[in-house]
Amino acid sequence: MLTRLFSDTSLIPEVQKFASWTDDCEEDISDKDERSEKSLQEVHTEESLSESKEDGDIGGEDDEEEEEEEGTEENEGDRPKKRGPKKRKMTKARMERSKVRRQKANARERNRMHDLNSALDNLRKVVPCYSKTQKLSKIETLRLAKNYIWALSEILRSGKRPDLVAYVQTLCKGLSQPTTNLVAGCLQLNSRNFLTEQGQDAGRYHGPNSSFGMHPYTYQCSRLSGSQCQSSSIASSHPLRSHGYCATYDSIYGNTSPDYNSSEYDAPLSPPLCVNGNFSLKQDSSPDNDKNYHYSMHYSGLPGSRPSGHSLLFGSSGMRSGVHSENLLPYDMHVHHDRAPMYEELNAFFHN
DNA sequence: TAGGCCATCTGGTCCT
DNA sequence: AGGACCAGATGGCCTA
Repeated sequence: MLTRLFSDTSLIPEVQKFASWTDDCEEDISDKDERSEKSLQEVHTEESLSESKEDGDIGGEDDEEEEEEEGTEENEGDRPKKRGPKKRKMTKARMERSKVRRQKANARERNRMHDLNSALDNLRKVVPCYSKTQKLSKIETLRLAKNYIWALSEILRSGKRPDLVAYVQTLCKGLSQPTTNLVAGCLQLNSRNFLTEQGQDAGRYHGPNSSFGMHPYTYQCSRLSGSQCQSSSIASSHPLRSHGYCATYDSIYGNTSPDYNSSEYDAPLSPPLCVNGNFSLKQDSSPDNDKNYHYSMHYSGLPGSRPSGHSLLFGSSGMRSGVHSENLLPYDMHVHHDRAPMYEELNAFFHN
């Protein structure tokens, strides 16, 4: 449904991705219904067996007891009648039946919670910070999702790119400190930098097209490997590096990785963001790998141009040169030659 | 060990 | 009556 809503909006691929995810979820839920029904059927068959057994053996006994109850009531005719439903004796059979009902209800409740959890898992995959190995908590997932929707709405509304710092700040509103660090880390932003930048506006470029204060960013993005993103830059000193988090920002401006839909990527529904996979420990950091696996995003209106003044190396090259990540913004100047046409299109859009 | 998070059970309420 | 939904209780697991 949302896909249709955004279909004519050539605005932001990520928004469309998000919309299509919600559609996927609708399908997912109907799939789940079938599965839940199946698992419930197992309970049902067990229960119907026990119930039919009960009806056959104990049921008769139960009827007898009901008659017995009525009989006793007739005998107490002169006593004032109690209002409300008659309290029936808890016979063995009734206890059994109530136990079965309870088991059924428990099974339903379990299924319901499982559905809820898998919906949350799906949500985790599309918010800007996803890891199979260390999941965001439920509450943090919901908060982040809310912020994410808000941020996307803002982008849609303004039709312009936000400043990365503002974007991360929006995403992290109301999140716990660990999650904030996580998201910032995912976005390759040093959390301390972005938190202390509040109000300082450090390192921003307020260009004529700027809605939040634009920065002629160039963004380095490494290829995702398995469930983890590739190691580089800030990640080397980031405590979250080992958790395999991947994150999102530049997907708003284009898919920087060719493998988002491949089975290698463990979050196929994730927004096509690879703000650089920081956290892989597997990746061989040979120069060849650098060459092959670095995908970068050019955020400047001038493709290939180097941002003046505050261009900062924040890729593996920065790492090699031993620059401490805390003093850097996570942007690099690499532009993958294959991607250049796409960047031009995107830049054209954002500078219309 | 305390605190956070989670799964599960349970009883209550509302709706069909 | 039965199912969906909800919230409280409880116990397990993990981490700082």
